[in-house]
Amino acid sequence: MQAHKGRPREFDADSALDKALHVFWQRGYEGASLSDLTEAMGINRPSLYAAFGNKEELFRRALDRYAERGPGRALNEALAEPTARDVVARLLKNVAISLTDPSNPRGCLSVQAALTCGEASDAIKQELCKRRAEAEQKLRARLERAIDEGDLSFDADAARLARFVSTVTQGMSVQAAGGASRDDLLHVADMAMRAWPG
Amino acid sequence: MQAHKGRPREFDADSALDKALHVFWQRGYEGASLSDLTEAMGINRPSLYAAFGNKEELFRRALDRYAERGPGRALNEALAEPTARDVVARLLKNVAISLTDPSNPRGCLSVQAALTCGEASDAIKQELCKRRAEAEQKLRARLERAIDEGDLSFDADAARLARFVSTVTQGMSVQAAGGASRDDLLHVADMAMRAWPG
DNA sequence: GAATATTTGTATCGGTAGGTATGGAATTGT
DNA sequence: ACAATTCCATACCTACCGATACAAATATTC
Repeated sequence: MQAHKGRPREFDADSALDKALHVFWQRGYEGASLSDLTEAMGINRPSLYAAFGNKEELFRRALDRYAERGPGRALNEALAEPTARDVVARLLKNVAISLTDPSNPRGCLSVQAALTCGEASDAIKQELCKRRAEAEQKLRARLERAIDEGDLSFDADAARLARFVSTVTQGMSVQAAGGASRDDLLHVADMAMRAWPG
Repeated sequence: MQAHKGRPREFDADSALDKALHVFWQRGYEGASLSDLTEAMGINRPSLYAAFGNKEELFRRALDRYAERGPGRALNEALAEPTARDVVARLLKNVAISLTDPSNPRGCLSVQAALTCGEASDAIKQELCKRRAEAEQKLRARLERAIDEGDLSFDADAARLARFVSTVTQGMSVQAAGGASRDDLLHVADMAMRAWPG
């Protein structure tokens, strides 16, 4: 039985989620009120709760969606590059571009949404923190692999390199939120690459 | 006439402001509620309003105080170094240290307090954005002076260098908020210096 | 001591936050 | 047609937001 029984919902959950993502991206977790969200999603409050649970679950869904698109995807694309240097150069370039995508809010959701917050949202803050750490960890693992493969100098420190690159991308997010242009960020990416070993 | 008439206030405004700064630093502008603030400051609500105007003015006062201490001071100290390279190395090192000062909340107030926010706090967001830009501008001016003095290569781009350094410090703030240690950040600072020209 | 000025604590303001109860509307299976 | 099920819309809930009215308390000035 494919068709659900009962009255079918009149909105598309995925596109509503995209709208919610956009609001969270722009306003942050606490800064996005339910009124902001429902208005942007074109649905009313009970529909939101029926479809997504509550604000926190909605945000987590939006966060998952974010990871598959835009800046989130930038990392996975970059990890596929053949050499460590290419991985990092591609990552920095991708991030610079996606953080300044004119069709999205500036900056990175996982950096902007809840760097600080009220006590009630501490769980979200932790979640974002964890996701940033996971991204860094992925990069680190890739660099360690590069060392094993002889593609990156044997005495390079993968953890420190990953942290440095991660730091630059997070700084770029703050810059983007402050109005830095795409060119500005691409120059930052170039500059960061000059620190690359070898 | 030195002594005021009327009942004297029973708290020290400066130390109350320090407490408020601490709360804003930890929770951000919107995340810090009046209840959080008054409790930490040890005063009640009307006293706060009488002494500081309102939440926004209190925050601006706290921000001014922040600029004179801790991470804010890190920049001014660094600008006094004799060469461009020393300025930047000192800046990055100072920032790494002050962002991980165990007696303060992690990270930089001007980065954390309102990267995103509800519509009502847009003015604060802009203010913080402006202050970050001013800090970068100060560094840029210092680097331009270094070029004039022949201390920095003639074909170096002061604006891009300043933006890069600024980006790294802002990224370090995000890292600090995420729990990075002082050593971690010092290594990031070292790594960033490898991008330095010459 | 009386008048004046200011701070303090309590109690409250209107507004909005996130979250729901309820009842009618729309579709399913029988 | 009818019961069952699900969705939508209005209206509302409690809690808390930033901000104040008010009167008791404490100081100075006359």
